[in-house]
Amino acid sequence: MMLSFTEENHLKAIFHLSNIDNKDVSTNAIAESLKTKAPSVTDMLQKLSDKKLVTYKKYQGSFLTPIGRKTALNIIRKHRLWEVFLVEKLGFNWSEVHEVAEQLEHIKSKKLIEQLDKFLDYPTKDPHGDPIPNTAGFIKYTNRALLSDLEIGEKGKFIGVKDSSSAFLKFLDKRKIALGTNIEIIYIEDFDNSIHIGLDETNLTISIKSAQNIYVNKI
Amino acid sequence: MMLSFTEENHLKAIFHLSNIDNKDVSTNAIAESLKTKAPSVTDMLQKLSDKKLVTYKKYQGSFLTPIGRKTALNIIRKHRLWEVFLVEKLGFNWSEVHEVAEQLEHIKSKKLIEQLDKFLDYPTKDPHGDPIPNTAGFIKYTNRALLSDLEIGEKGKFIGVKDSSSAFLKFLDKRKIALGTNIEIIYIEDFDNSIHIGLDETNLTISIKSAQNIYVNKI
DNA sequence: ATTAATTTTTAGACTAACCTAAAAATATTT
DNA sequence: AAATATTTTTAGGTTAGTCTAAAAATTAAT
Repeated sequence: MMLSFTEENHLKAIFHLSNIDNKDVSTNAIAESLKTKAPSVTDMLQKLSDKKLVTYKKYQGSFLTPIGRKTALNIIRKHRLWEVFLVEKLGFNWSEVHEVAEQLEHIKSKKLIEQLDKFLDYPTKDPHGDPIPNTAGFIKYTNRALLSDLEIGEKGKFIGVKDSSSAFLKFLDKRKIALGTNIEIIYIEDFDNSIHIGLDETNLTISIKSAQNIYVNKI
Repeated sequence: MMLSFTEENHLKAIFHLSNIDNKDVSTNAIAESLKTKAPSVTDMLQKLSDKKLVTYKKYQGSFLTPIGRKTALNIIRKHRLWEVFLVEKLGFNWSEVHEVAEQLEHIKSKKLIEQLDKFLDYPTKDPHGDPIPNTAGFIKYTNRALLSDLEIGEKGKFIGVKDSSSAFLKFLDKRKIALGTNIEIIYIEDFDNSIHIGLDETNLTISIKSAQNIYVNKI
């Protein structure tokens, strides 16, 4: 089935939003995520529902069907493979890739993605640590925890971000927190929950909000 | 200036058509080239004219302005760089790249193209032998001749095709006529102008039409 | 359990990119 | 040079994707 850019973007948004709590996604949430307005989303949901890509009951939100989910994962697969390409082959910084990958993910060519995957040597994660779905639309989440959920004294290895906005990624760059960095919780401030962390070489303090957007593997 | 896919495709079509004889391009010619209808083209010409990308007088055809020409060459630059990428890095055959490059050429990112160019080591020709314009929109045509213009006994090195349709490229593949192949005119048939040619290892006969679509450098 | 607030949908309009059919201009032929 | 043929434009309609304003449904609050 040939989908438009807009249709693909809606599927992707529904995937990401429903992935948070596995519940039906509200029209407004989709509109906000796509920087569009609710009536536009309502129209699109009706259309995607006709195409059997989402389940949709008026006023009750929407959810991806198995086919819709597979389609969304295929777009995400393309997005993440392109991100790997941009960083590993073209020397982009991880904070710059998203915008370009948003365009590249819509290119239609099966062979292109197969060959790109091979050229990149079948990567399993994108530059932000997010898993790359396979061709069948299967996605393997590693056993991960938010840094904010660790206790004092616990250690974790930084494996990915929840918020991959350019602003947050630059924030991490500035503090030399890169994928693979080991992070130890030294102390948590009672006052504002800010967290003193120890990195491989330095110590510093980050806000609770930052810690809630850093995924780690406990060590 | 942010142009739509359609606007970009019109500029490209006008460039290619006007390049043949350097004259104003007819509305019908553009429509045919883009597989669209004349009224659609008329609308677009008015629009591109408003944007100062083409000169357009009703019933008199259209021509690129200097800015329009530079814009077109930039799209062609992107198209050809992507073709090089597809063939050299992803193992595509030269007959398969056009369709995908038609999509990739519209991706908007200055850095992407700069880095791609670097990654490919600043190629000067695409897989069909066509020159790749530089960033400034300058295109350098090598001194080339059509195989059909050579005399009996003359030799040329195959450096590009005029018709880069998949059908013609596959035709050449089948006969092992690849870029760089040396071709000698052995004999021209009076009857139908078909041409006996000598390749590096074999001899064969091709039609005048084929010869009119093969560019060579005389040796 | 009503009322109030919020969310979502409907209704109707706009733009870009297409189309067909008819009119107008240009080009060709006799 | 008139008549005919061709090309191009105009006029008006369609679809996808967007929007605002108003109506309807749901959710929250008193």
